[in-house]
Amino acid sequence: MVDKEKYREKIVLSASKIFSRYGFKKTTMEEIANALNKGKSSIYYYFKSKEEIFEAVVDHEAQVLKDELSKVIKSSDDPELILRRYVKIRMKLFEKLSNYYNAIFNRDLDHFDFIEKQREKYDLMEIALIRYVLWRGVRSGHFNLENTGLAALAVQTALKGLELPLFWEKRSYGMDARLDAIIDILFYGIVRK
Amino acid sequence: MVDKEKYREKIVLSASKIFSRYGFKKTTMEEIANALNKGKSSIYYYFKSKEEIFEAVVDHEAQVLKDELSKVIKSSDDPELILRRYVKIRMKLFEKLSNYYNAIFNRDLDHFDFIEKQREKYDLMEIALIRYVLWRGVRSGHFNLENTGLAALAVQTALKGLELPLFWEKRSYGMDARLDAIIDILFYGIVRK
DNA sequence: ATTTTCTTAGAACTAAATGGTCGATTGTTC
DNA sequence: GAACAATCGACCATTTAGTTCTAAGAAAAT
Repeated sequence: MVDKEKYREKIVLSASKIFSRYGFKKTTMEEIANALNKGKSSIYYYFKSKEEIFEAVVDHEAQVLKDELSKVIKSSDDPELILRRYVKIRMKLFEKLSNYYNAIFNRDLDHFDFIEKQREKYDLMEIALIRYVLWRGVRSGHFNLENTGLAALAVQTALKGLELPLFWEKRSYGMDARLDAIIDILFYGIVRK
Repeated sequence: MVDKEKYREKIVLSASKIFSRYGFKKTTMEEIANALNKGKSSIYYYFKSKEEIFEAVVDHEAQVLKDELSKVIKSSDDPELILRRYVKIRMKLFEKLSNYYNAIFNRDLDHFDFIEKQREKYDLMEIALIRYVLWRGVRSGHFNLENTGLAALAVQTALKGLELPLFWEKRSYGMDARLDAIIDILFYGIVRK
């Protein structure tokens, strides 16, 4: 082909679908290869291992999320609304990602520290983003916070706590409404007046 | 427990969810057992093999479908409307079942003639049902058919032809509308006047 | 035309996973 | 305490799946 990097992207895009459907463990190299009409061993010309593909997929997903979030941040001037939209999008992503993680949390996190590293990277980005949203809220007088850095950390921690219900119960149907309720409770003390 | 048969049902219900999510091949006995907080070998006290569980699951699913279809048949007096609803429900089910079959059609139908047997049983029931719907349509003057048995066979064959698109393209979003269009074309010659 | 580099895939290897068996164990009923 | 119901851990045989290796077909360069 013209470009090796281009084909790597093609693999990532294709593998992403399979991973998100079946999770890391249940997805086989053969399936990834077949989806591209390639031989199983051919994939190794582009990626060193299954884990490397997975890593690239997660990276890609994080990028997509980042783009979506950027859009949300620019979508309004009301920080509370932004925060709500932010949480919704975040939860939507984690619903999608729940497969990835399900397959891994499923015990044997043995040598899966590479996931942790990935996670840390993502956490840092997220905290920065939340902090920015909070900071804008403070600046415009909507929020009432001393230390946005610490507050961002707190909010992010709380959001992480919300992930588990999403993982274990699949698609509870009142989820959207319930999410709103939780956000209400969670940020009650933040909104001025 | 009180009843062995009761527990078999419990297993079927639980396994059904896993099978429908991951398909036959990707579902492991250990997962089925874990979902019930049981040891893997305990399951073999109730079922002889993985295939036997799967068979029971499919049987159960067929029963659910049958019930739903019965409800549809009683839901209206307009046979054309009934037929439309029938097709919709049928497609909904097959979307759900596509995992089951995907995992099996995926080559090696080797000694999976037991699926074929299952399929035949289901086909017969379906043909009978369709025939009944057609017969009611004829009786009320909505349909114009010489031989409802043959017509039912034809309709069922056509419906089977519609399954494949559902298997290979996941959730095409225009599906509902497209389905309507197909039904229109398919039954055009049936409706009187 | 020939050499070299890029790309692919079948075969082979290896470690892990998985369906299934069996005997032991625990609990319950008579 | 014998007989039966239910569960489970250890174990086995086979298959699967990730990875490596090598040869070979295309394509590009010389």
